[in-house]
Amino acid sequence: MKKYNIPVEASLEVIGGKWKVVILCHLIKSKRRTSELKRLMPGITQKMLTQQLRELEADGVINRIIYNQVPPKVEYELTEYGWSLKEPLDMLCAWGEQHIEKTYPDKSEVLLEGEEV
Amino acid sequence: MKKYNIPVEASLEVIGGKWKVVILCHLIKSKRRTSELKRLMPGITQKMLTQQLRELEADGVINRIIYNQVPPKVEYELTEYGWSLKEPLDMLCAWGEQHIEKTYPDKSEVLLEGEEV
DNA sequence: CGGAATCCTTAAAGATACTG
DNA sequence: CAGTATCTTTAAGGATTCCG
Repeated sequence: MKKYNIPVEASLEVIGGKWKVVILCHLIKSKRRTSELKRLMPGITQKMLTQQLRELEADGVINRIIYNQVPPKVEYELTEYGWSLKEPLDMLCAWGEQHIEKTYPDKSEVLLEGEEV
Repeated sequence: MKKYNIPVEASLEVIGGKWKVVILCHLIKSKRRTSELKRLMPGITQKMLTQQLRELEADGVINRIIYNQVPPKVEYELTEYGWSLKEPLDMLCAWGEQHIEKTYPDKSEVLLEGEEV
């Protein structure tokens, strides 16, 4: 018998991992292969990436697409069910953008994706 | 210089803790005192509760209201800024409800807040 | 009642090496 | 390129005790 003290716990079981929200946000923008995800998340290790991807797959929110070729090629994409997370995640991303602006009104104190020094 | 590879990382800094989303969802519904939060989250320890509350306070999303009386009374509520998290969190809660229904179509396999055996 | 402080246990995460 | 397997390290979290 599974027990939830509050329904949002069920959401956290799926997207609560340290990197899962980030991975899903990337996959909202585009289907990605493993090496691309690694490049987009410089802080993650190979091991963690694989682990989080497996769990997301097990929860039915992403698909793993294997191309039988050498060298290997694997792509990850949201499942139809995974796309139901788009709205919550988009709102969270938007909040993050606003939070950065609020926390660092001086843009010289923060570095965003793709920016260089 | 703070660095974000993707803006949603800023959101996770604030709500990424293990219990933070749950705490915030409770505070969306109502201002709560410490003992109430502990009752609402049977799995959390005193230490973790205090810790997560302190961090949320430091991030400016909740207020700590101290009543100078014996025995002590402390209440927590969302700050004005904290209320800006309502929309993302509400969507996440709604997703969790749907996810529970999808995962346990047989309602006898799941126990929700307030339900008894 | 709310919380600080302590000690202690593990589970998460990092590093490294190896394989198809 | 993508992934597995180990081993090590670290930090998160739990249990307990004491205090205003």
